[in-house]
Amino acid sequence: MSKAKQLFDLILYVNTKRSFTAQDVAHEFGISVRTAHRYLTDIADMGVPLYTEPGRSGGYRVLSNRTLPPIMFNEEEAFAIFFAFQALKYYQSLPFDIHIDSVSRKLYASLPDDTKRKMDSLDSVITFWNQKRTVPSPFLKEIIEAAAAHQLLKIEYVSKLENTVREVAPIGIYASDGFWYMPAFDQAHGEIRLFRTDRIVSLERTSEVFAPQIELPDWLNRSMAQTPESPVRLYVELTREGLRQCRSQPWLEPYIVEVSPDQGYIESVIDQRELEFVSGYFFQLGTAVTVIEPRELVDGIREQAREILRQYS
Amino acid sequence: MSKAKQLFDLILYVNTKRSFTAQDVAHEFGISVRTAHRYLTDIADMGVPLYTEPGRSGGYRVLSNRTLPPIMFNEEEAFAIFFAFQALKYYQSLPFDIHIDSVSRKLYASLPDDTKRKMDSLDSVITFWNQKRTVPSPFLKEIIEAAAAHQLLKIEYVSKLENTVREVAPIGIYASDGFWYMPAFDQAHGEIRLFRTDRIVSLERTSEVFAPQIELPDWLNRSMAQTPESPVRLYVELTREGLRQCRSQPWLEPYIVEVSPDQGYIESVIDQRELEFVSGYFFQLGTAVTVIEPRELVDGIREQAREILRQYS
DNA sequence: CTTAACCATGACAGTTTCTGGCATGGTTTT
DNA sequence: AAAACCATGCCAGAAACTGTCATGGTTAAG
Repeated sequence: MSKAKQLFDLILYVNTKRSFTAQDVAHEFGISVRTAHRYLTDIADMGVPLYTEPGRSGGYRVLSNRTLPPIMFNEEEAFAIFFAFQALKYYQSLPFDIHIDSVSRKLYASLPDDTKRKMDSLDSVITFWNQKRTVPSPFLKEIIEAAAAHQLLKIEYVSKLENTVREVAPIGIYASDGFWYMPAFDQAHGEIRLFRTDRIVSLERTSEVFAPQIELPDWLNRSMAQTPESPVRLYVELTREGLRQCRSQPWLEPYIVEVSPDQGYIESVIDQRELEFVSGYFFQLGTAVTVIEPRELVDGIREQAREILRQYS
Repeated sequence: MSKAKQLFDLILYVNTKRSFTAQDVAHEFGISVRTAHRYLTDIADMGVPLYTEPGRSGGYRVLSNRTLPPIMFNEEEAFAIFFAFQALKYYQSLPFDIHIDSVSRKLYASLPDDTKRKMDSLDSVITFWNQKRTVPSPFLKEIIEAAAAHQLLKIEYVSKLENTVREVAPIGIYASDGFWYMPAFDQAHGEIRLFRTDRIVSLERTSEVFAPQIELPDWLNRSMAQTPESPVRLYVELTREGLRQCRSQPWLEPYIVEVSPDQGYIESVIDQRELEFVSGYFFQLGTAVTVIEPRELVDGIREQAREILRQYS
């Protein structure tokens, strides 16, 4: 086996142990102790963060951040990584902030000069623009850790009517539209509720643990693909502008039928519970759309308009 | 110099040339031709996509995707890359689709077993959820290339009243909220306009070139940080629900003043041209907010409410 | 305070790998 | 047919690597 390969294997070996001696390595790889020392200083030079403790019960230790063996990327893959990071900048709070800079630096440094120029010039024609969200979410890391360890959380939460204190069992967190959401089992209500992490005022990890009922991906699938409990037919007529607007809404797009460039309609089935949200949406579109069914929606929109007129009378 | 370093340098050298002979390499690195051959087969084994053409005027060629020398990441950096890719999945159209998969595969393969497990378990508690945007943008790559090459584009665009054909000089593209936008100089109107790429029906690259007036980052900065041309004072009273809602709007957040948890107000200055948009926004919030100033906004909201009542009478 | 169990480093000879020539054979262009 | 490439094999000398001592530290246990 080539020496290079042997060293890669050593890197992997070293990462699986927290602490080990040169003897261990010599025995494991069938080499002499002297050579083990030599190999270890080699990989340390390559960047693996080793340090040693002298004395009896001493030995080699690996510092926290484990090092992966070298990987070869190509130019396009490097681009992909850079642009993925651009997209991440959209989020103001991230659980792993720091490291994206170090990756960028390593990657950029290894680029040949003309690729650097190409990168820079591409950078000047494509961006992931971010409207600096000023809503920080300070508890991300704690929530993740609590979810992974199945710990109960005690949170103070800004809800619609007042601030409430709840004990919840977090399932996980997910990001959507620049916000972080935490679905969690609410002990008091006996069901899974969705919380926005930026609306958590304070958070405390308890020592209680819970048996996880469901994992995040399952929960997301279930709650997104759920079939309506009490289905309601939705029928909306669209003007040209209505077509244009509704096409931007991913939840509506599949149900849009274009009759002509200036006319179309939406035909779909929604759940009773979504009425409030849907009503707000079509209300905002004003005369660009005309809701025909359901009746409640029409009434809801009309009522909302009356309320506004009353308020500004 | 160690052989490894020599090979890395050779990788870089090879990438700067499209075509070269073993002689060139031997001369450049001060090694024999025989060794040059050996080195070249070595880096080919390592994954650099070399191929050779026999015969006079033959030589070594490098296939398209240039390979970067090996890079060592650590575990946390690998996490950062994975999560950045998660975030990218939010966009349905990407100019560099394919390569994120290959990066993920390479990275995942090099992870030690227990880190793989850690990754998988983290994956089950954190996600970047994406409401599958079904609005594809097929022209991204062409727009980027045209912008980089300063080419004029002829596009057919779905605008408010009708489909129009325009000649535009693209400045670049940027992503925001899951959509791709293209600011471009519109020849007919003599000014820079903003287009949504998914509303481009057809696109044709012309051979005409233009002198770029401004680069994308500058344009973004300018158009985002611009001072109002005709400033208007905005004053809005907020209920508890109003506070909650407006906090989610990055453009409003800085101007929110919380009097008590159940009461607050917004005091800001906006531009005359933004009135239509702002009006739509506060309209939608209904009774959770009360616009006090400017007068036009109040009138606008009231008028919109009346129109709705008329429409649904 | 001695011993055991570690690391660190140097010297040296034997072994392995690498290197540079040289030679042969194949392909394509001129 | 000659020139200019690559591909591969062989071989001797050079360079690098390896294992075996040997020496000198450090720390913990007895």
